[in-house]
Amino acid sequence: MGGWCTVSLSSNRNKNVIKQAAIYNKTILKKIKVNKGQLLQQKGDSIHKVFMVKSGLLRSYSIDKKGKEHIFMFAPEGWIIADNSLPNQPTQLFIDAIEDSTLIQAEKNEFGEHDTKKLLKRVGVLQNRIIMLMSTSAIERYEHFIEVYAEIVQRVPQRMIASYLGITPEALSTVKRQRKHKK
Amino acid sequence: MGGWCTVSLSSNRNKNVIKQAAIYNKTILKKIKVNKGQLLQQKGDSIHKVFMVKSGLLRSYSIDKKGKEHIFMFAPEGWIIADNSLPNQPTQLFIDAIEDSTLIQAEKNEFGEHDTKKLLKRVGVLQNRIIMLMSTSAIERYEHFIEVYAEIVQRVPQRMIASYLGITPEALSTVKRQRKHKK
DNA sequence: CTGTATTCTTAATGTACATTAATGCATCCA
DNA sequence: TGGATGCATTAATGTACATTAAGAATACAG
Repeated sequence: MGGWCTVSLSSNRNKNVIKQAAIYNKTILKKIKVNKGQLLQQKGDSIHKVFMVKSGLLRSYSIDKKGKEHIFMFAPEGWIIADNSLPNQPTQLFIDAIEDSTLIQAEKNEFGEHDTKKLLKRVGVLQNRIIMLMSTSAIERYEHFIEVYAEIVQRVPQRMIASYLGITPEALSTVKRQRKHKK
Repeated sequence: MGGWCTVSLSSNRNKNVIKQAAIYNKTILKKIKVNKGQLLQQKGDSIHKVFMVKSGLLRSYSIDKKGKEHIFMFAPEGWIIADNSLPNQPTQLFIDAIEDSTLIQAEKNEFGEHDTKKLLKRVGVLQNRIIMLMSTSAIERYEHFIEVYAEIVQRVPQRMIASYLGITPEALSTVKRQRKHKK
């Protein structure tokens, strides 16, 4: 089964604060603290990092050829976030911190032995997202989002919610106004 | 490691032709033949079936509240197709055969021990799909599709390609016309 | 083969959402 | 403290794609 083996390290090139490093089943894990706005991974990085959020809030997003951001997912406490591009491809996503956060970072997706269960859940979430994007309107996606991710709604700026929903902040404003008038 | 144990069965309620059944790592596998157009799974089914395509072509799709189909994925030879909704939810997808096909059916996602690798690939494919849906135009999605799924393009009607891309057949026609004129 | 149904295409019109632009608000920090 | 900066909202206009409708091509059953 393997176990934990703490190791002390002094620095890394990302200027993150390393509190502790450990080896667990051949995977190097680092506990790091990041500030709001700090970038953790860039599109094109060859190393596929994986972050487990202990506290705070991260997001992953792509940037299209017009320079526009599209949020792929949010990761609050307890979530794992990573760019799961296909192995032969370079990473496509950026990952950064929306709030000051503490994380555990690995270099591969090997957080213990719950992989399969967690991966299945992730596949389910992504399937849902695709179905929503293809078959529902902006207003329906918004209602679904505030219902399922109520906690996150309070913590991120409107423009990021819009970006996650696949619409502009302006369109989100009108969606919200319509909802208010309906009630 | 486990092994194969063939068992003969006589019928099932879906009128599929069962050629062989086997027990592999506690999962019951059935080899079945289906005809073009045959439905294999309906939205709302409580049993989450998994199909491994030996020959032919399957698709999974959702139907929105207006009755419109949205193709979630195609599965040609060698692919595994299933509704991976979250465990607590009922299935959301329909699965049917686009061509006469032979399949191996399981009742859970346990095709041997390569789960993790295959799941990661699936997560990668879905991630890609979401990024495409959010940040590219219909024409770009079409170009990507015919490049990556060249083999499938030849085998499915246009309206299904449109459905996969998230547009109408009419819009796909104009996309194709624009491409022709550009060259 | 022949009629019927289904699919594909083209064109006219409609609509959801994007873009642009202007205004009010909050945050920041020199 | 006050000006700069970024964010949310509103309104006017633009555009990608949907809808509707009709005709042409293809598949399909009797």
